[in-house]
Amino acid sequence: MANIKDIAELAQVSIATVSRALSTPGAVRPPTLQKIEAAIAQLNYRPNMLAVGLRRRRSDNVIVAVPSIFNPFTSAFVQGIENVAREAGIRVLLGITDSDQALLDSYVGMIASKQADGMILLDKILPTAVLQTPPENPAPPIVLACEYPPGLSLPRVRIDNVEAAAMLVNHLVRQGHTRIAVITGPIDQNMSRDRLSGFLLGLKRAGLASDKAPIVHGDFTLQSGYDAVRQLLAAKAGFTGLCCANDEMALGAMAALREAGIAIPDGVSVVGFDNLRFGAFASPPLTTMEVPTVETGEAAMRLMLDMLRDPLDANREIILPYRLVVRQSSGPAPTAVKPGKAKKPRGQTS
Amino acid sequence: MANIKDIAELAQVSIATVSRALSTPGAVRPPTLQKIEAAIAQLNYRPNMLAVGLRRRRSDNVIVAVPSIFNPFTSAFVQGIENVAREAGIRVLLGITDSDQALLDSYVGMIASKQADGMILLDKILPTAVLQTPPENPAPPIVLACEYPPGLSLPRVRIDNVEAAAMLVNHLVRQGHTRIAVITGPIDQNMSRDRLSGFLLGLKRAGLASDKAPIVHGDFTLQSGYDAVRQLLAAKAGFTGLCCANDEMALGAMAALREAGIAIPDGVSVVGFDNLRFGAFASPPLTTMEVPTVETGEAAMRLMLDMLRDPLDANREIILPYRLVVRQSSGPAPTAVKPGKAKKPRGQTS
DNA sequence: GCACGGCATGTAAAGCTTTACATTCATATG
DNA sequence: CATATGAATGTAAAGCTTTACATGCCGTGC
Repeated sequence: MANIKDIAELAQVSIATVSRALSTPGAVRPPTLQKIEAAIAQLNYRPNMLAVGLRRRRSDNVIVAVPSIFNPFTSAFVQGIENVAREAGIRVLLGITDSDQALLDSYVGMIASKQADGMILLDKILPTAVLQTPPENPAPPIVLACEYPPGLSLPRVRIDNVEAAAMLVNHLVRQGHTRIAVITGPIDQNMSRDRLSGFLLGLKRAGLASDKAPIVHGDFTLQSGYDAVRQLLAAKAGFTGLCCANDEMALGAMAALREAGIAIPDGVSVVGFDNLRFGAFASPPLTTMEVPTVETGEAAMRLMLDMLRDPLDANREIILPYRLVVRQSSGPAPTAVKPGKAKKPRGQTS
Repeated sequence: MANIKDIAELAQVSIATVSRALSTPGAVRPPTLQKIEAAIAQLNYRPNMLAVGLRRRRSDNVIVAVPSIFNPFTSAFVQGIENVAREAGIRVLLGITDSDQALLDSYVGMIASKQADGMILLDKILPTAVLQTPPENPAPPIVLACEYPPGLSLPRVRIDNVEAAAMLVNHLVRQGHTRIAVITGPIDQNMSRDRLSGFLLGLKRAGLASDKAPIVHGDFTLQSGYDAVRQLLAAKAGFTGLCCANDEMALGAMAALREAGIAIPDGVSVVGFDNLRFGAFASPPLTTMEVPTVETGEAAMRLMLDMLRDPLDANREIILPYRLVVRQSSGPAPTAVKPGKAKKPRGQTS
């Protein structure tokens, strides 16, 4: 494989001139430039980026840590990150963590070993290096785009999950629902906790006893949404509205409701969160809260670029807007004509 | 940031010994080793992987090219690739191509510029470098795990899509279906063409006129499955079985059937391909062909490791098994009591 | 005609590691 | 006891590029 020396010899210039021709073409005379370009084309030369990085002290790689590649929610963040990275000439390394501390730490180690310049974290766990860094130290080049534990000074991009969740409850309340059940995400995640808080806040604002609302804990998977509904039905929880902390669980929940013979939305109205693309094609199409996932990724990458340019300047927080998407999975609460619970149609006695 | 020289000074040995302590600890005496380890711990030293790679002439990165990060099908391949890569100490760089030739070529360029040792291709398009390489030249370190154009000597991992698709048709035929419609994937992809061939082969084997089967071309998205069914219904195609080239289109198709008031499977039986996780929670749960996506990724990564070890040895093809998963979206064809088309229940006149 | 400034180019060091080869030292062997 | 052998360690080159500094050249202004 040709190197810069070969080019220099072929073009009969010094390696410094070749290097300049590549990085600052304006600094070399046109005839010289042409000779060099011809030599590069002839030998099919590509600079060795390891040597470039070694010398320049950076890799132009940014590592993105995701818990799982199967999560369409985090995938959308990655797409946004890619969009901006591509423009900036930065490469994205995807690190799958399985939410394993050691694995995440090993990816963070890639920053120290110069394989990456920084990390965008889409995981609920935090690197040991962050947890142990005393607050006064310069923060490692990490941007949070999904989880955002309080009390940490790392730059972050997020939406107001609390208000967004409250808005979903409000949507149901305005349709006359008073018995509203909730399926949460894993409560060890800040995002899940915020969405739960928001659901409860919405209930409280509507004057509904939020401490009596039936709450089941899920883990964001289809299966857990399904299981949660089975649990609610078994407990005869009696509800006409169901708030799910993400769309995937909402789809699982709908499958369970269907199986139990409960009509959607006539028996139970279901709302989700995230506006997953499968939701629009569900039966019936799912009412949900659209969160700007791609835009969040883009903002996170821009924040990263700022941070790499000036580590002190970029200590910021960006909050993006959300949007309610109403589809057919939510509708008016069953009328008072049948004062029973939603499950009445199949004869369940609350 | 500490470098190997700092460690050598602190431990009072030469840098060569430090290097050996890291790469071949057995070659250095225990007391020396301890001194070095203490120094490394004290200075929190991490070898600069750019320098290591520069010297060793490899990066220990493998780039995986995917058309889109939103495709759960390719995501599963990536998971498999990751599994094996992690064990082997290889890092996976995910390159999103949008099936854009220039973008793909730029990722391939990373091999020449030493940022990656090889590529696993999950895309339908091929790098210019591959297309232009004369067959007698040594193949670039690329493994195909999704597309497999004939006449190319690159190592590849695949399933027999033709036979798998034929098996799906056979499943419907054995339930008495004789009017079977097909929704294909994008026909510029080999995989789509193979699945279509397989569907037609299945029809032919059953003695059904495969040239008269209603065929609509989709593009693997939910929306295109939905649109395809609308098209079939508008054309009064009259069918009781529907073979979709992937699950995502099958889910879209089911949404359209539902909207048209056609029962599944009583009116139309639907089968998909890939065993996407959402299929199991669809309404009704989707019959599908399970393809070993994760295992394919794992095999592809192993092939890559072989290839990097010995480029001449690994010119192989691996074919993995598939499995029919029967769920409730497929059932017996409507009986002869109502000799009309599946759409009769809603009064459509074929 | 000379000095100076500025541009284009060259020289060489630096960035950090691995590794072939050299050296040292101790042990085993005759 | 002298020498061969082997293990442990050191020396220095190589891997490829960028860049501070040096050099050479030309044109300009006096």
